[in-house]
Amino acid sequence: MSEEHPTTTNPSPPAPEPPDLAARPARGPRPGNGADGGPKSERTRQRILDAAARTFRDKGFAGTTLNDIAVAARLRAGSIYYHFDSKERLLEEVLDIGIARVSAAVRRAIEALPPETSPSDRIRTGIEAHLRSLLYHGEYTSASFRIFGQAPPDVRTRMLSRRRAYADDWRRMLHEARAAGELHPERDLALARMFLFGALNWSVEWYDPEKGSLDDFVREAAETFLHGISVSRTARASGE
Amino acid sequence: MSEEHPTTTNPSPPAPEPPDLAARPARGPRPGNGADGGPKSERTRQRILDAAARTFRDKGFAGTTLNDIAVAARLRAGSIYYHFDSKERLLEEVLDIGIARVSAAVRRAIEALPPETSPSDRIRTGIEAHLRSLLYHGEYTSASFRIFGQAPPDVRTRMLSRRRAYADDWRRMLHEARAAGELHPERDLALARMFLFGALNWSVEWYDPEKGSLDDFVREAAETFLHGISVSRTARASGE
DNA sequence: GCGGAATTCTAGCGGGTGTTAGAATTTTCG
DNA sequence: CGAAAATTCTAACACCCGCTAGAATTCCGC
Repeated sequence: MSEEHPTTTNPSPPAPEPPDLAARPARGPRPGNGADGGPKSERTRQRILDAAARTFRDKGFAGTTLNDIAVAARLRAGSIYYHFDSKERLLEEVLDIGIARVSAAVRRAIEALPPETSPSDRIRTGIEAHLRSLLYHGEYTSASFRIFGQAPPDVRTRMLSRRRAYADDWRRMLHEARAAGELHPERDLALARMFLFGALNWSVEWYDPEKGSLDDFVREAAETFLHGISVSRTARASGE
Repeated sequence: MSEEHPTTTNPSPPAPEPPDLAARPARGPRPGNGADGGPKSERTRQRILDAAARTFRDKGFAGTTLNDIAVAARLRAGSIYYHFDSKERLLEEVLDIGIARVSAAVRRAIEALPPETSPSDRIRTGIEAHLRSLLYHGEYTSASFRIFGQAPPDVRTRMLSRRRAYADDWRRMLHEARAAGELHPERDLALARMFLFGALNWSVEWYDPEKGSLDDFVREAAETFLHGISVSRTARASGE
């Protein structure tokens, strides 16, 4: 079903490496402008990307029309192809930017902490940074997590390495916290990490900024994940 | 965009009440068969529903073609319309069945507990039942949670009452546990409930039944939600 | 096995899709 | 200014979508 799409007129595309987000479209030669890339067209490209992120987030990938994006970006559908090779590529770049932003936000927040910060306080900070970048002006970030599951298989696999890198950051943080004796030794950290991602990313579907401050919200999220909802730890062996 | 769909040939359809899942298609008169509904055609209807649930789950609503469903159900796309009024209605019924099954599974599991069971053990059981119905043969249940966000607005609003009813079950359980003094008094239970749903439902995207037993998995999920990952509760006022 | 109802299929309509070629326009800069 | 390059638009192509009418077929009680 997907193999009958005629491959676009690409003369030599057998490069299996990830485009790495720095690859420009480079459809035609650059302007005489000495620096790197035409600054005039770059803004249109950004407008298209912004429109795509919002529309993808709101209507899903298959549910979004190139015309939807074009209207939101104030041009015609055909013009998009001057800046992007295909709808899939557009999606890919939106997803890529989203993950990169969350990842960078979390990393930056943690590196800004004083070196003596405890591992579990690092986790707390990471949770808060992740949520903030998701919920505050997070058109790319929320799109990235909301529609990742709808992406075509090849896009998804190409995106996997980036996601894995971000997951690794969290894996590391959790294991350091356990090594410091701050986490319960019986908890499965791989599972806990997935639960955490699910809980946090799902918030883009229901969080309402008008119903309480974002600060309280992110703090509460971190607290709930670290300590749970129970008042004590006595009821451990309830199973049998 | 949605108001230009010509209403199907329904003689008297101005009934705004929810179809309630018991409403049969009743396109033509029933067979002479005395009982309720032709048992022969009912199986085809089921095949279509099963195929729709799987396909919707895998490819999303907009990404699913009626032909995709028809192929999976071993008939032609046009024949679907003998059993269902539209693609939207098909989606609606899949979503409906999914929520109903999870809801019923959780309720059944909790009612099977001995009456003296503590509120937090009820929560534990609820979490485990929710996860089981999601992950074990959960074509409808997982579809229901995965594609709810992609449903057309009118379908989504019509579905909201059912979801609210299920959420109420959880709200009740959590508040009873707090009233019994088993939950930390400072936790925001509304937020906690949303975190819980996010964490649990996200598992359909990554859970791999070959990497450990389902029993261990659901137990670990409940434990993590109730007690968190931290080893102690000392670092409470870390914020300021 | 006949006859009528129940079910499925065929064929197509009207419209919208992603995508492209080439003309028209705007920008850039000597 | 004027020419060349960069950008956008127009118009269309080929295809697939959800959906429907009516013919063809299957089912089932008599």
